[in-house]
Amino acid sequence: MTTTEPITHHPAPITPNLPERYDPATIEGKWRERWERDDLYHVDDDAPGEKWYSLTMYPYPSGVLHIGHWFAFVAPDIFARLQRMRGYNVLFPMGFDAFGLPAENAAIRNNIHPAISTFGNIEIMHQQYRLMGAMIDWSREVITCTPEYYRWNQWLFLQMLKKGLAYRANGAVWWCPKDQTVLANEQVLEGNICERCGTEVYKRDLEQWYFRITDYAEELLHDAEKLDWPERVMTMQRNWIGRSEGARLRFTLETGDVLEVFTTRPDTVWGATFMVLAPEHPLVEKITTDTQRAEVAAYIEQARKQSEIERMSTDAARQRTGVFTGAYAVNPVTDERIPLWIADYVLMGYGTGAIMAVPFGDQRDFEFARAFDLPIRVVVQPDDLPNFDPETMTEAYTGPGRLVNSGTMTGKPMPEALPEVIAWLTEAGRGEAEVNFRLRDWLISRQRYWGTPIPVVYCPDCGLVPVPEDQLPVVLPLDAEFTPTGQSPLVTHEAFLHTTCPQCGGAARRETDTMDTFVDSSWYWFRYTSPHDENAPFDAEVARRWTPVDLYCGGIEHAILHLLYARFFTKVIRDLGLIDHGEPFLRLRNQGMILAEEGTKMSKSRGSQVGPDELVAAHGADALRLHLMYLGPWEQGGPWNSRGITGMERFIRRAFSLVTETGAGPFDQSLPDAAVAPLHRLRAKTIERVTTDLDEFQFNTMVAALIEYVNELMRLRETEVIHTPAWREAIGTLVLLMAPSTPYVAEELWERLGMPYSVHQQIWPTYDAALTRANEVEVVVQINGKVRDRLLLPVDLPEEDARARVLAQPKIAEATAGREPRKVIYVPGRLVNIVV
RNA sequence: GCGGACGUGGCGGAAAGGCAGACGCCGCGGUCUUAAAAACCGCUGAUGGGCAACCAUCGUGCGGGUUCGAAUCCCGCCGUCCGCACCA
Repeated sequence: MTTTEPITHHPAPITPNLPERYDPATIEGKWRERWERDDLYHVDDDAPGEKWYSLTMYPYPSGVLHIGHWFAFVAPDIFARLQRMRGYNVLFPMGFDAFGLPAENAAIRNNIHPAISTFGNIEIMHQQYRLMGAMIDWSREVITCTPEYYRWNQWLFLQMLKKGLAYRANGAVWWCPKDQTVLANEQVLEGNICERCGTEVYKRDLEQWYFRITDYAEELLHDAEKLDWPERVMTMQRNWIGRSEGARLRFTLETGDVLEVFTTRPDTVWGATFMVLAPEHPLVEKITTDTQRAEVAAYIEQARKQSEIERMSTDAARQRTGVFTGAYAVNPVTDERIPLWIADYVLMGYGTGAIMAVPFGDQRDFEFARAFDLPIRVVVQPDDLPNFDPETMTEAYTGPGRLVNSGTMTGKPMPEALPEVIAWLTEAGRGEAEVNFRLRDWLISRQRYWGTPIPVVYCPDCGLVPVPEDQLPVVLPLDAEFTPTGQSPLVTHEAFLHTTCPQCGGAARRETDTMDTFVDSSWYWFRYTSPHDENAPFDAEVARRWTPVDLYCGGIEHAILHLLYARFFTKVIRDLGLIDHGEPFLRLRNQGMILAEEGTKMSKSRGSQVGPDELVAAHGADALRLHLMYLGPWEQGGPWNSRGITGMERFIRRAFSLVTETGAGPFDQSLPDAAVAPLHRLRAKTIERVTTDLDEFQFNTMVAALIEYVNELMRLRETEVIHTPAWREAIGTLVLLMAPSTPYVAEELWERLGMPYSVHQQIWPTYDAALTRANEVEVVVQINGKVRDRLLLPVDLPEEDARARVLAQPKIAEATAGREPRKVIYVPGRLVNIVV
């Protein structure tokens, strides 16, 4: 059990004649209280300074914060504090993603109503964020399971319904038998596994609500290029959207039906010797001949089961299976009669669910043709290769070459002449150019309780009727039976279910499905800008000032789902006229994952989860913040280790005694410039290092720079510079540089220096760039690339002089042994390399 | 199978063509103490040599290359992790 009590502060024991010891519990308790009393982190829309919107992915309130939450949050907190000290008006809000399966499943497990457990968890998590010293303005908190928030989910849904962006459709959808609900494509993991509970899911035919995200496919793909996002996230989004250029071609069947296919290689249509339909294709039933019917039915049955049994291995997938339907189509360019097969390697969910099979140019079609002895026709021949022979080919050819056996197009070079071929096919009425996407529309209905009710009503007379906007919110009743049964729990809540039709006033039924939780998180950052607005999801004028988000931090696990949906919503909200931009997050940074000490994933069940509260009690929040940042590169993550934290405690103690023991002065000594120059230079270089490291999100080296600064100051402490004004400046700088990372002790030290409250409202230190360059520098002398000597040389010494100085060194003279250097390489301020 | 990232002391890591191992942890030695803790100081990649300050050689997964000079760039392997995986 973790403690959630605020750390109480005892008066520090005063030991006479001994320097005062650093006592985190006292310091942190004192300042936490003071900051809250003063509302130090209150964000004012109209405060001076350029705006900076730093957003961190809000957590699920399904438990308490573990060390991973701290790791994820401390870095953006440090950065937000830096931006504030740089003079930006910084918005750094926090809230809770409170609807959805994690909270609901936990509630069912513990037999507590999700509303109770959710708000209970939120209360605990509030205390934990306070402990961390996070720079959060809690007056802007957003909790998505409150009617004040989700009524705007409903409002946005109604706007999308009006624009045709929300629609109901029947189709094969993923069903999770454990969670008893449908899932979006994005929530189904490899091996047909439910993203939430790990159960194997399968397809069911159901009528569901969708958002037409595919309308924005092209824009989602292209706008991404302007963003400062990690390359791998961009790649994942690009792959998920899956844009392919090609053509839609029409084949006429002997039954008279027209079968459309999508292909990226319309130039190979002369080589289409058969066609394949997905087993679920709606035409299969109609075209299958009586003699083939039994065999086709058996295959479809087997294919349907396949998603329920263990996923096929790669090898097994290569075993091409399929069945002839008995039907034939006509190849539109050769007029040949070609057979129609069904096979599971053709997916209903991509393209048209049917393909023209060109065994010459597609490896899967090739394997299928070999397996079932179907004809292969050569249609491309490169000039510099021997002629292909269908009898002896071992794999499909996908490279460049000239079209052969291709009617009037024979001789055209590929892929250069592809547009010409498509133009010719279009002219001939065989099809037209098409861009196809892998992206499917977003299925948003869920047959679960803990979510936003979908605001529509079904009237026996008027049909589907949207709930009028002035009747929002449609409130989720708290007294419903929420254990999953496979139909939406709200069906059993009579008072909710039965209503009157907003149009005719007659008896009607409410929609009982709720919305996917990802709807909540698709626009929540807008709500932070005016969280209490009662007339709109957000005040458009205020939102225009704060958004888009300048920096978004969170886990890589949201690379597709949340980030794609959020981008889609932003474009929809733009098209509703509320904002002007179409991309929500200009800069994205992903933290790595903190693993358990053994290097495995932290898990509650194995007890390898590390709780931050005990660590704070033992070492202080400042030390824990530093330690997390010092573990390694933030964007990489790594195993937790509990030992290193003592090093951070030592560092803070050293800084503490350095400041308290030398910060009071007197600073009346004036020394020659040369005596204080090293101190000035040290200060300037440290500011430079800390600032650039923070800008590059290299928190581990930023901490190292702070430690080195203190180590150097400890050395200089023994010299007379400690009584110069420069020392006072250097000590003040130390406290300012520590402020973002160790907010508590920095505030304490700032006060002890007699400086005005608060250190967090000070200006980030600047430095004279000229000072970061020394006049004299130790230059390495190499002979044939090996270091043999080093000597102090002026930074800008001309090559001739450097060469003379170096060659005059006794060690070098000895090493070259009188041999005349063949070549001398001189890098001013760095090294001299003598090649003999 | 395809694509990407990574591989450095006992450990976490630093070094983005120029002194490999910054900084921290661990460990060892010392100061202070009756003692311990804390604190402070010093040492701490390997091998060999020297009483010693030090010197030499090797060393960034393996093999090659480019360069005066490579952890860093290029090519080929090996390994780890991640993403995608019948996308027509």
